Amino acid sequence: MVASNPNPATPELARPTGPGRPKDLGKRAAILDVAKRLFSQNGFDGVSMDQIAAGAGVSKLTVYSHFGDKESLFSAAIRAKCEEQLPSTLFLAGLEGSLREQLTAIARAFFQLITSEEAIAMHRMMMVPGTGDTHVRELFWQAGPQLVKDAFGDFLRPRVARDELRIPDIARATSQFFCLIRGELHMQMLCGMCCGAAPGDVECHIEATVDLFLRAYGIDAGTEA
Amino acid sequence: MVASNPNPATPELARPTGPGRPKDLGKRAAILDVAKRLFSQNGFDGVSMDQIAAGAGVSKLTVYSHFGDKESLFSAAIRAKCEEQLPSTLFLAGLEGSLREQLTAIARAFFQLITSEEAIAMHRMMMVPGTGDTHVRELFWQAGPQLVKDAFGDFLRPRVARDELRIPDIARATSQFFCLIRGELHMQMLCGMCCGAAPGDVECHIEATVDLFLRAYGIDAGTEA
DNA sequence: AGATTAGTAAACTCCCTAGTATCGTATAAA
DNA sequence: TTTATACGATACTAGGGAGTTTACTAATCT
Repeated sequence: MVASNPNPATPELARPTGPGRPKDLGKRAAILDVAKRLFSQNGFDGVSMDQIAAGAGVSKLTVYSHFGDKESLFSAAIRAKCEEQLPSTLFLAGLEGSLREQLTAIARAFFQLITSEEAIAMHRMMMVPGTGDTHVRELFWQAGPQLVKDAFGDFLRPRVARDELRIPDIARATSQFFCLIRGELHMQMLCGMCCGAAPGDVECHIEATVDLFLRAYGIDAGTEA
Repeated sequence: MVASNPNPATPELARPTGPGRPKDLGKRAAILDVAKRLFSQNGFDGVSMDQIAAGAGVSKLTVYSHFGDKESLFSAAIRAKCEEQLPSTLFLAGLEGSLREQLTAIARAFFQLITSEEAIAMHRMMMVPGTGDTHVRELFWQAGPQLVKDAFGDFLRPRVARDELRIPDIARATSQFFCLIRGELHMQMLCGMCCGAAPGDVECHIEATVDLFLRAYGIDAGTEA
């Protein structure tokens, strides 16, 4: 048997210290790194275990010894990507200026995030028909969209309480805001028809989004300074 | 040689009438039908030519004789799916009631369309990283989203002229409207995390979308009857 | 030192898939 | 009827990928 480890995804926890040579965590990290990159670029079916082993400068058996099989490696790669994304507090950083300016800053940051090469690749992987189990997809959703939505809800709530916004259903408004920011471009990029947009167009799109949002939910119907 | 036909995608045009037994167009249709279904369900890599041949009740050689290779068959299947979708005039049918009612009807029809199993499968296929060329994707976009957007623009234009709506940029408003209708649920379905929603939730979502749209672009700020 | 495990390199098994080749038969036009 | 093509069935080639095995080396604990 190759899989001598009953829990290949977390070997460092399964056998903290025993006899024999310990596993090289550096190799494990290298494998995971290559897997993340290759799976992102070419999808599950587009990458072979030999490629991953070669890319990590490691023998194929080592790959199988650290991660049990291809599916597990794929899951681990997704998991790792989810964790590394969203470095920390996303758009709670620069809270300055008017409400409109704050929303614009949030929109800009979010747009930047979702149109990055990595995020697009991530989304695409999630949509491959038969690959992976539902658990991985839910994990992605929790670590990605859901997290952002929760944070934006926390941003909106006090503004509503302070009567700066008139929002009957914050969850729905949050959803609408992010759907608007995504816009067509995101879908086009997912479909591989568009590498990006001119910065001017992006800024225009963001402005229009904030404008629509404030027109609908703002107190003074979007005519404030 | 198998590919005796220089243009396998349109054999009926390449050799309108010649000596010998003519190709059975019924078989061709059967192959295309199965290809459409299987490719939609399992993606490009998830279907083998043998499966398609067996599913169509046809020998594999016949598949290769009608469509040159797998990529060509895939393209033809996408093409056919694009053409069969959007039966005709989509939401120019029931133009009754107030503007709000009309928009609601349009939103409902569009939501129904994009959340159908077929449409989801279609979108998913477009997003597989390495499959197909850019041309197929553009074809899909033209036959799908672009067509709908153009139609909605034609719907909005006279209303703006008649001062029923105040829309500075019709193209942008169209884009926003459809992005809103899509909403989160569409993305979740694409990611395979959701088979559908309760009819009540859908109706609620549609209503909220129209509400937001009219609040932002309506003359009387969405308070009309 | 000796036991135990990790690692390399290479060959190997097993299976699937794209595409071809062959042979016999069916169907049409000329 | 002759000729050219389509179709079925089947075997085949060539290639690739997931795992496995073997034989050997390297590192670590007892």
